[in-house]
Amino acid sequence: MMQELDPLLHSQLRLAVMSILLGVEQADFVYLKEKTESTAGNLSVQLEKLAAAGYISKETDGSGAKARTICRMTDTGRAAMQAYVDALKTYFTGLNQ
Amino acid sequence: MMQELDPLLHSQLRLAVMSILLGVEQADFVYLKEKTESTAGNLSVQLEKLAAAGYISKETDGSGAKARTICRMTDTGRAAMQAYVDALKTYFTGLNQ
DNA sequence: GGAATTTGGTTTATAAAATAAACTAACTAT
DNA sequence: ATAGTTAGTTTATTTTATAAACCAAATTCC
Repeated sequence: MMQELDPLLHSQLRLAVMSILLGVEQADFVYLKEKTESTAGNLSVQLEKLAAAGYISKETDGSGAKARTICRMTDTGRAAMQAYVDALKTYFTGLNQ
Repeated sequence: MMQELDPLLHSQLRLAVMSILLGVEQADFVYLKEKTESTAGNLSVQLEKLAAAGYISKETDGSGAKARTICRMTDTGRAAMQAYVDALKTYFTGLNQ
């Protein structure tokens, strides 16, 4: 049977965020926004979903123009990414991988 | 920069259909429906999108209860899948692949 | 032979997701 | 003090996915 692909990760923007957080210790909102070329609104919503699922942690210091939101991948998130990759691989047998 | 993931392929059901068609010469509607555990309505819509993009060919013989819709992957579709995999891989550096 | 069922779909309506637009709160320079 | 900028959030709109309803032809069962 076809393997289920974690719907939380199977989204262009959320996957991009998770991908970035795989490679760095932490990343702030502005950095993620630039790297993913997303709008602030969309990013805000998707980060909140990832945080709600426990895939990332998200801490905000300050408010207004001084606000800084810092995101980190959690162990849960890393495991979910690994599971997602493993599931994906089953979709591409017979293709150059 | 993050690579764009072909939105037509970045859908659970359409990707599953394409994945199945990678492995077989052809597949009919009922087979795809069973393998993907999708509803007929959803499958009908998504097959139409893949066909409209030229990623699969879709030919229907007969009508009513005797209708048989047969799908095949096109060269365009295969190339799109390859590009999709290549783009995806860039998302997972630092993970067991 | 003619209702009731089944089969293989398509169309239309609804729910969920992504995106954009509008807004808030605080700072900065004029 | 007011105009503009920055870092976000909230709300509204658009797009996408899914489910429900439907249709046409074949089949089953009296």
